[in-house]
Amino acid sequence: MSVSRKISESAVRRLSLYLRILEDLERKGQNTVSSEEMSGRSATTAAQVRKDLSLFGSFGKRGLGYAVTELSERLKKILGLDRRWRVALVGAGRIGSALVEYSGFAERGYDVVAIFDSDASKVGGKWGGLCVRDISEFEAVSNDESVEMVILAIPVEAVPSVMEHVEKAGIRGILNFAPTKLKVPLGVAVKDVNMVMELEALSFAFRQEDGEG
Amino acid sequence: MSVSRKISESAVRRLSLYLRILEDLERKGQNTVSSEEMSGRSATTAAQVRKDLSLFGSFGKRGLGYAVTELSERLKKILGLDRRWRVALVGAGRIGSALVEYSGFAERGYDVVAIFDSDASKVGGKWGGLCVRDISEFEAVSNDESVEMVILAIPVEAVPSVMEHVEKAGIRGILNFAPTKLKVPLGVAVKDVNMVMELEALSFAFRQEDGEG
DNA sequence: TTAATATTGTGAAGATTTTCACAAACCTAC
DNA sequence: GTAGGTTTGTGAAAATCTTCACAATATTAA
Repeated sequence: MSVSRKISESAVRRLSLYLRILEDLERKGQNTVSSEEMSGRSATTAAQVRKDLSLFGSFGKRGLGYAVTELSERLKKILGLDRRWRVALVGAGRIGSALVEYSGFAERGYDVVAIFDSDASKVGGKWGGLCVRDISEFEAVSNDESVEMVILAIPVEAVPSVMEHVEKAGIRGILNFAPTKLKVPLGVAVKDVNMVMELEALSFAFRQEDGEG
Repeated sequence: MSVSRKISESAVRRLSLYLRILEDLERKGQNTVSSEEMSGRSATTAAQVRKDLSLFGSFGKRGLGYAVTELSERLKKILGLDRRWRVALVGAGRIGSALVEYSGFAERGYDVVAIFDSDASKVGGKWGGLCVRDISEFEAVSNDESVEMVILAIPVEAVPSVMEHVEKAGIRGILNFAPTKLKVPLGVAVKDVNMVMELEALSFAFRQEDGEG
């Protein structure tokens, strides 16, 4: 039951995907699902699905499959979605705007409870009920608001100074949109979202197919 | 020289990162760099850097390291960044807006040359010099404009109908922001960008540390 | 020219991840 | 309750990815 094993990055990614599939099945009223069907809807094999799930216990019934709702609940718990998380957005620019307005975060239990920027013309502005604060207030505000994670939507130049605040405040999870590798203390988890990198992977794939000029 | 080997997803991702590092060094006027230094600036080992690069040839000089500018040019070519790419945006919503305004794409050679939506209230609007077209025009317009890749920034419900157009137009690269696994014909490359999944990976990491409740 | 030092490129070893394959467990029907 | 059909859970095999370690090659200094 207890999970001391190291779970790979890609396995966690697949768990997220499984959860999405299960929620879809739930909406459609399906009660049980086989690893075979799950694999058809993701991009894996049935064996992979079973291996992934077995990392956390035995959730299925042989001969029958998995109970959709039960498995969905289990995955939510595993992924930390059985509670709400308090998130701060740093960077009140275009990307930040899109993120705050994006309902997907709140649906999954991630509440944006504070917004920061260093641009004086933005500080004080209202963003969907929240007031944009100056980044210098980060430690105080994030403490008051019990912020647990940070979304970094700032330019590369701003990273060092912002990271100082983030570190001092003891934040342990960062979703990083800045196109640079963050240097963080041990125990701080970072996930990078980099759209340009994804496009580069696409054009790389093209090159490979075309027999690269 | 010719690359028939299969290059792993993660290797390509690292190449993108190396390129970013090299460009930074170039700006700073540094002429050569060792695999050791590169590894310090990414999150890998020197051996990994060398292995990755050796997949494409021998770019370095023993005892000296790599010529920054030369390696940078090589990587650009490998990643398909020695030319410009014509990209269409489908979905003129929040995310689409952030993407179009984002200068990073153009800087890297990705030009948004057409924007589509199915919402009549959006069609006809001007977006940074481009006119939002109805999705039904996709095949015609993307043909006229020689669109090569598509950025999908649409809700899950809209995916099937949009994908029909995209397939018929013969598009071979898709950057997908919709939180669902696309079903595409062989030869079409898809990269998923899913911010909720990244946050889930973060809260999963928290759970692991806390000894999961 | 030779010695000392640095750093690549790469087989081989080691580690991790994925796939295979099958016993164990469950359901249904009779 | 037994036979027949499914599907899980999981060791073991296969495949893939990363790290190690060192010969080969280059530079510099004397």
